[in-house]
Amino acid sequence: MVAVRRQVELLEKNKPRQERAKRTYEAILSAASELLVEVGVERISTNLVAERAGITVPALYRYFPNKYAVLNALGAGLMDRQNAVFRHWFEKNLGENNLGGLLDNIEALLRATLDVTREQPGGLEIVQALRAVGPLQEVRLESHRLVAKQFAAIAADLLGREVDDQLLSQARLSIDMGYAIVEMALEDETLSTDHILCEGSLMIQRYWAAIVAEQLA
Amino acid sequence: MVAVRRQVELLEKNKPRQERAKRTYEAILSAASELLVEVGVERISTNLVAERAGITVPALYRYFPNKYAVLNALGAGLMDRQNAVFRHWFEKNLGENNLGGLLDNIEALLRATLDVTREQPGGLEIVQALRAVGPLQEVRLESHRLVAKQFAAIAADLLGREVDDQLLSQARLSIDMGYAIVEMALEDETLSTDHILCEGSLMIQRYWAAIVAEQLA
DNA sequence: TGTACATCAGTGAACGCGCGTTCACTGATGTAC
DNA sequence: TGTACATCAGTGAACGCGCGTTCACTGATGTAC
Repeated sequence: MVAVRRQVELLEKNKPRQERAKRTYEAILSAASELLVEVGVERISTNLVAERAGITVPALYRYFPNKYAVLNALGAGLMDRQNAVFRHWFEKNLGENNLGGLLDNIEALLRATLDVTREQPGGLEIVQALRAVGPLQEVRLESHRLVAKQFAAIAADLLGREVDDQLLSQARLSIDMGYAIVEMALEDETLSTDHILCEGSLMIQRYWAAIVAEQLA
Repeated sequence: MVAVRRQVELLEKNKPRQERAKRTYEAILSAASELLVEVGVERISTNLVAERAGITVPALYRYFPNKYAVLNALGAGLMDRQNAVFRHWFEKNLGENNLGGLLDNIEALLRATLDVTREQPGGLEIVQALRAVGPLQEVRLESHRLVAKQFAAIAADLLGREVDDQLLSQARLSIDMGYAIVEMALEDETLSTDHILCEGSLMIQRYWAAIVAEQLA
């Protein structure tokens, strides 16, 4: 009873080489992100995107085989930027020889992740599309797995132990909860972003405080 | 720059009255949940649903004004069942005069929520559709707000304080993290469900342990 | 510096198809007497 | 218990439209000499 989703080509076709082409390419991505906000994943189409980008449909097909490839490019870009936020945060807050520097600054990480998602037009809608659209799900999962692996490696190092399944689960859970907190803040406009980020980071912090305490005992 | 999504009618039209009609109605929901898994939200259509349900399209239109209403019915049903899991868990684990009974059994709650979501065909896909499809987003948010409110009221009572914004945020965060943990376990098949639920419940538990400790101090 | 030419970029027109939606209709069910 | 009738449930056929996709083509850009 495994879901058999139609295999979909996600890779781009021709890369834009000339200046004009690069502008067209960017116009496509930009139009797609606007339309994701305006009409939603379930209504977006290559026709709509091309029209909004100010080009004809065959021009879009020059670069992308279908709409999933467009969403894939949009999603991969956002995931890359979120991953970069993580890397930057690691480098900035590591330094000392314990996890404290990281754990004390989780709120800053969540804030930076939220900011980078907000900066990208349709950022939240892109993440939601990555979740909901079958052929794109691996994009987000791969990104989370990667970041979790990095975090687990650093945690293992600082705790003086090996990376095992448990530590990996704990790291992955923390990463996913971090993203869930950010998405929650973006999804529900009735919530105070500051409160959610503050309390959310506390939750992750306390979780790791106990893990550290156990390790030292 | 607020997203202006087209207003969509989500309410059902005629309620089924006769036996035959009830079977048709159920067949529509059942077909929709199957197709949600097979083709995804972005491909599902009233034509497809009617065909799968073994009826003609106008028969579907007798009960639902459009596909969003079908998804809405599916989503509302699942949210109701998830809410019921919560209520049942509250009643079962309350009893004593402190939060301990609840906090010690978070894993059971997560497990029950996961089970009820798995039981519903296309359960995960429904939740993801509720997230990604604009006109349906309030369905999920309302459900989370409701459960958070109930939890906050009970927590306030047991902590001997009033329900304020902070407690509401904390409750809501916990509820959303609970669902996020369940979704995470369902989304990534490479993860061990048991580990994720166990560690996830620990995270929420430790978070509340500190809140309780602060209150007592 | 000029120009001929190769490659890159984008267009216009066309296609068949599935979509959402509506209509006047037939058939099934339940009930009043 | 039988039947006439009102209401409920579902059908067949049709519509205009936007979708994805492809084609042979024109126009723009860059570069070799």
